[in-house]
Amino acid sequence: MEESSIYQPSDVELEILQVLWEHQPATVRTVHEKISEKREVGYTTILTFLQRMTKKKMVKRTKEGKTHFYSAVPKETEVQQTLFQRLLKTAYKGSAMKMVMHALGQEQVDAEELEALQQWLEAKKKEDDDAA
Amino acid sequence: MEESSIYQPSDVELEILQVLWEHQPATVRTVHEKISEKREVGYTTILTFLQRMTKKKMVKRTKEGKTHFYSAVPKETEVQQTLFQRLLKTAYKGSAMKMVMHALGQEQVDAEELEALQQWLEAKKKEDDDAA
DNA sequence: TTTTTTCTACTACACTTGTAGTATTTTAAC
DNA sequence: GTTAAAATACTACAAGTGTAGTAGAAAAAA
Repeated sequence: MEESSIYQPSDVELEILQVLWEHQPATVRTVHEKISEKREVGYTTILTFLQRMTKKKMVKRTKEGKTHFYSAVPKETEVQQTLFQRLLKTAYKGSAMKMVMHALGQEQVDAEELEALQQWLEAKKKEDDDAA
Repeated sequence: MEESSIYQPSDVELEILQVLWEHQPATVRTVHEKISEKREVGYTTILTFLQRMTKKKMVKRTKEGKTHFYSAVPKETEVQQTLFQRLLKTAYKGSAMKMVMHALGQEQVDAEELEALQQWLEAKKKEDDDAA
């Protein structure tokens, strides 16, 4: 809204970006195939999206010889950041901790991961202390 | 999509729900005033949304005497859960830890909060151990 | 080089979102 | 009770999203 390059991909757009991030320059076909593994969708649907996204400068198209290749313009972390911030601000009124608690409350987080997190926290604490 | 009551409010819808969660049964006027504190928006815009949301069963309308009151149908945690899951799945490919790391990487998280989190983790670990 | 297959471009369309005006209907003020 | 103010219903509309068909261009197969 305010600045210039803030990427707020929609669901399908994100799906596509995800494929691109993993298979950097990809053809429509590749993207379509990848997405088809998860759900049914028409080839032209993906094509249309890639075209729209190109217009929006969300992906870049390059013609290597005969074939057209597409690649994501924003980096994955960039988009994560944007979407994350958005959720944080809207659903958790800006409290990262609330969100963390929520995340840790998930079933999927196992002991090992918790352990890793503790380690990480220790490290961060030291780091912060040193910086201060 | 699949089941029935899965609330995926849009931006403005969420804005409205947020107000409702804080001022349970509220009139259009109240909601409008609250939102107007943050940004400019027409009264009828809010009215329209509340009407649409009523149709979608996202809010419930009750006529108390002369005035119409609206209240949120889903609970705040429910919606947070939905949106959280969504982001988790799409942007972080399901890894809650990745997301936590991201959250903790934010500037807004201060030492005190980190401390609290460590405490919380300790507690959770014990709790999990006992359960096992 | 025809024919067949594959791509790309163009077009379409219904639904949602965000915004709000206008016309009524209610309610409150005189 | 008539008038002014407020609330609600109804209508509109542009932009964005998700989906895809079709026609025409390009490349591969025969």
